[in-house]
Amino acid sequence: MCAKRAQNYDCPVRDVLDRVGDAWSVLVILELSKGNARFNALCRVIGGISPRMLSVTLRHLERDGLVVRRVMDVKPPQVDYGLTDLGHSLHGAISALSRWAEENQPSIRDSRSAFDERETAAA
Amino acid sequence: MCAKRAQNYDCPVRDVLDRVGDAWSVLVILELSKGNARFNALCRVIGGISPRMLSVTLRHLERDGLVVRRVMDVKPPQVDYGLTDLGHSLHGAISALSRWAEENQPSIRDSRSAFDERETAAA
DNA sequence: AGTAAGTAGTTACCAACAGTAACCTAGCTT
DNA sequence: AAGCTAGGTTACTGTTGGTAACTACTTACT
Repeated sequence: MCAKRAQNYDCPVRDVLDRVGDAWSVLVILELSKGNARFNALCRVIGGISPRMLSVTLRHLERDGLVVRRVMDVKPPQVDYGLTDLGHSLHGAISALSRWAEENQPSIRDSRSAFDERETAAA
Repeated sequence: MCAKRAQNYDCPVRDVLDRVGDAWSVLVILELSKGNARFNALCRVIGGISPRMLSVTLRHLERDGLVVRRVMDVKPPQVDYGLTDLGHSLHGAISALSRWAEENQPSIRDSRSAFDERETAAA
């Protein structure tokens, strides 16, 4: 989050958008909504995320109270991540948006290619 | 949008999140949902946005078919921006998320300060 | 006539952060 | 003792989000 945004408003929507706007956060939430998982399991199932980004993303989500991190007291210590109630309720809101996205993706795609053609034609 | 995201998936959610995740886009959509407006009017009413950012944001939204740009044929040429039907329907989805944000902001705030205290205590 | 202010942006530039690659400690396995 | 897994951290880089300053044209004021 840039300094400007931080100082400007205490708009609640921004707080949420800062999380939701991050694609990794969304993918992690979607993945965890299916059930708890461990670090490397998430790393494998979410294509293309690096350990660092997963680490950073999880810590953000944990800070916002959307995800809980539980260190299991087993011999090679395992770490289990899961959604909180808040996380689950956000998942509901996200999936509504995600439905909108799926329904309207064709329109957006069409607009984009039409727009890009006009641009390249003009140039 | 980074190269990685672009190449990774054609996930429809990402298309939408790239727009929705941008706070300026959301503010512009919220503003235009109240009615059409012109460039400098938007610039004034949206606190802290620079002409460049407004220009960039509007062009993105136009490209995605969420906003229409109409050049009025009057003496000092004016440009009028407004939401398309698609834009209005996205506004619906956004305001659902925005309601969630408002309802749950206290929880998020609490989590954050609790988390930050734990961190600073640990350090 | 000159100048200030409004129209709708564009250009040049910079700093921050998203992201990658490489490394680390520890325990179990072969 | 080499090599696997676990769960990360550190050091570095490149893109991009963002600001400040400028353009070009009109109208209004004095």
